[in-house]
Amino acid sequence: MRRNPERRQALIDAAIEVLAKEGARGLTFRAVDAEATVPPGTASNYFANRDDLFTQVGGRIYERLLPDEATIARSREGVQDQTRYAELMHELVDRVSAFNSGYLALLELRLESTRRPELRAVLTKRIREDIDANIGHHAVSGLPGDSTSAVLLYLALNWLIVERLTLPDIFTEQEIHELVDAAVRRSLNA
Amino acid sequence: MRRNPERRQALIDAAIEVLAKEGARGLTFRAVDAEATVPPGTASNYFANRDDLFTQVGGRIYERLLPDEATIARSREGVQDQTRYAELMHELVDRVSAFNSGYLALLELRLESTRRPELRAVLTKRIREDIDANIGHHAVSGLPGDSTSAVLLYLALNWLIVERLTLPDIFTEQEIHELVDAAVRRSLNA
DNA sequence: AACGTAGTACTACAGTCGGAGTGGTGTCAA
DNA sequence: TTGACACCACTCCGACTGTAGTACTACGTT
Repeated sequence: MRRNPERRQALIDAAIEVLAKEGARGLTFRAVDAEATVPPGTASNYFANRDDLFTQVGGRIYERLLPDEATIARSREGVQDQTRYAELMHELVDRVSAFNSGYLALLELRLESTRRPELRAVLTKRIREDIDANIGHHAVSGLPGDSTSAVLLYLALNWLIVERLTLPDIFTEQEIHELVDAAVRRSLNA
Repeated sequence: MRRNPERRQALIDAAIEVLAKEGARGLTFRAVDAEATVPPGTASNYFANRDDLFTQVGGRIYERLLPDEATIARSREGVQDQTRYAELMHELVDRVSAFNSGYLALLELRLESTRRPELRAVLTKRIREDIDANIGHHAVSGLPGDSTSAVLLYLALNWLIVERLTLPDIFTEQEIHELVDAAVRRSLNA
């Protein structure tokens, strides 16, 4: 098991691209090697087996989908009212949609996790943490709404992103924009 | 190209199971043969190639996820108020969750459609029709809310089902029940 | 400065697996 | 008798895993 951390990260990032492009079943050592443009056989040295590869990707991908420090800091600025909330949600949807392959890869991992208990455990932990963090962040932010509104938004926006990324002709960009607004507005009404 | 319609349907239904169990890349002629317990080579006679197989499954799967006549008829009975609406949505979530493999297969197809334009066209058409039918049905039903609430519900409930089917430990059954209620209640508040 | 060593990169290969496609034969009904 | 379909067998092909072996590089030692 090789230990060069940069190389390992590069391989995992390559694996994310492969997942998005080829699907879960297409995530093979060879495909990762090719995507990362390293000699064939390299991935074999960094991951014990395919299961291990899936698990490591599952651990890493979530980090890349989360906002960075700067974005979080920026989100705390200004009046924290409903308009601001909508603004933040637009940013969120755009940020996640922009890392297209990351989100698609995460979907592939979700589906694959129905077949791989270890992966399921990793994803469950990460996502549960993320939801709780969202709720916690929301609680201290001064934004309107309760924890239920945060979860409902999480639900609606996730599927909106799925729709946008997998079947882009279902909703127009305009409709997506309006749906985000409506989702914020209505989820706040207890 | 063989033309026995029962056999073709049986093969497509088998393909749906394969999709759910093995993922999109696992959907091979041989796997379909095995799942349908027909002799190997049979699927080759019914589908020109894999692309054709995907497209035919994409056309059929949606029929199987839609409610049958009896369910639709029943949905029109009684007072069409908010309580009734919530009841219908619980039924919907349970019905779709119950056809577990169908929903997972549809997700696999969505992801696969990012790689297969023909499949994407079929799915886009079907799903657009379904959303419009939902809105139309909602409009004439006398249920409270506008078309936006119907779409928001569609979004939230879809992801709720994804969550339940792919990572069942994220939300408890109790939480899911409450989230459906909350989604109905809040989506109605314009 | 020369040498040795450890860790990593690269290459090659052997073995295995699974699937596509097709053609031939059997069977049944019109 | 003929046509359509079911069943079966076989060949060709491509891809992947896992590993063993070699080359390289950096660093520490003397």
